[in-house]
Amino acid sequence: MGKAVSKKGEQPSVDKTNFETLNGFTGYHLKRATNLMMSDLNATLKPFELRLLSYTALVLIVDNPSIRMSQLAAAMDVERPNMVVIVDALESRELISRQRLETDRRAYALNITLAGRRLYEKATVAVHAHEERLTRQLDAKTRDKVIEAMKLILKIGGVADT
Amino acid sequence: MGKAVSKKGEQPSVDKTNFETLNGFTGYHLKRATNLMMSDLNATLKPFELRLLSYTALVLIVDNPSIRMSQLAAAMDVERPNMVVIVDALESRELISRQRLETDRRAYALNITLAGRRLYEKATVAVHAHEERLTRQLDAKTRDKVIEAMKLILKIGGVADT
DNA sequence: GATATTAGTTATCAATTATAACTAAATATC
DNA sequence: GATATTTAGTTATAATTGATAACTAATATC
Repeated sequence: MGKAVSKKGEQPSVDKTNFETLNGFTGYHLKRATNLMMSDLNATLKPFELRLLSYTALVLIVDNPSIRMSQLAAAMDVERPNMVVIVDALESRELISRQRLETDRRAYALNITLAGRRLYEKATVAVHAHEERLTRQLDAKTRDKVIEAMKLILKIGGVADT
Repeated sequence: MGKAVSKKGEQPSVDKTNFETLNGFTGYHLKRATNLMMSDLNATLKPFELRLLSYTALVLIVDNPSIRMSQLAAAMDVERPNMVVIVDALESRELISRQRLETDRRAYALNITLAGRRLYEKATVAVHAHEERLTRQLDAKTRDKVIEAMKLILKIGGVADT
């Protein structure tokens, strides 16, 4: 009970802010931790001149050789026009290649280049270090429980599993 | 091992996208679940004409009577100029009041109005329902574990507890 | 073979967040 | 106690991010 209130019972809270209601929300904690992790991730990727989205695109292209742009956009939940910008930037750095599909000449097959793979590998080492650094305090079982909880939330929200 | 690849060993992945690398990252799962929760939260708040930030401001003003704008901005991790816009909107709807502090005539004390409190209460019922809906599958112990894990991540990242 | 749909693109717009510069009041310095 | 510095709030604006509309070319549908 009783947060420390001043004599009159209702005075300016110039000192410590009371977060009790927000602290009761799971979403509040999730958002704060996620913000921190995303900010740290972007800092981690900066030396490679990658951002969250460009790195994610690289990863998906490595894991899915010859993926199409539209499939990539869907996988990343990014609008197609915005995907173009990301892919353009990666291609102009010669980290990925675009080749017309012979089976569907509207579409491009995206593939990682040698330089792209090298950058991907270096960046991924850094990302694993970033993950390790920020989740070091969680034992493997807890970490797995957290991931399972996130998957449950997604399932309830009707978002397909990946 | 071996993801299902087609005969030639390296063909378009037009079918199911392979997320195996991303699935190995805790941050990936956190971000996806958080995105879902924030999107659902905004939908939840829409009928009250509130957004994440304006609702959060209401909550903090209720929990911290006579809080100052700058303290609120710091608590919400929002730049002061952007805080002005949020506070202006709440004040113009007469959900909160601004009164000059007699002890520091540069600053305003923000307080909830009667109408503001009524809206806060209705919105908070809806937010609790939203939280319950999305975290229903998590038993209380798991939910608490998740929150503790988020707090640990924040602590490692050097973010102060709330 | 006309019609509709899909992949990718371009241009543009809306929303969100950040920065710079200012006023007025308070505090610190000498 | 005058001067300089800092702080609270504001205004205007810029940078970033994400979304929409309209288009071309190729494919799929009827």
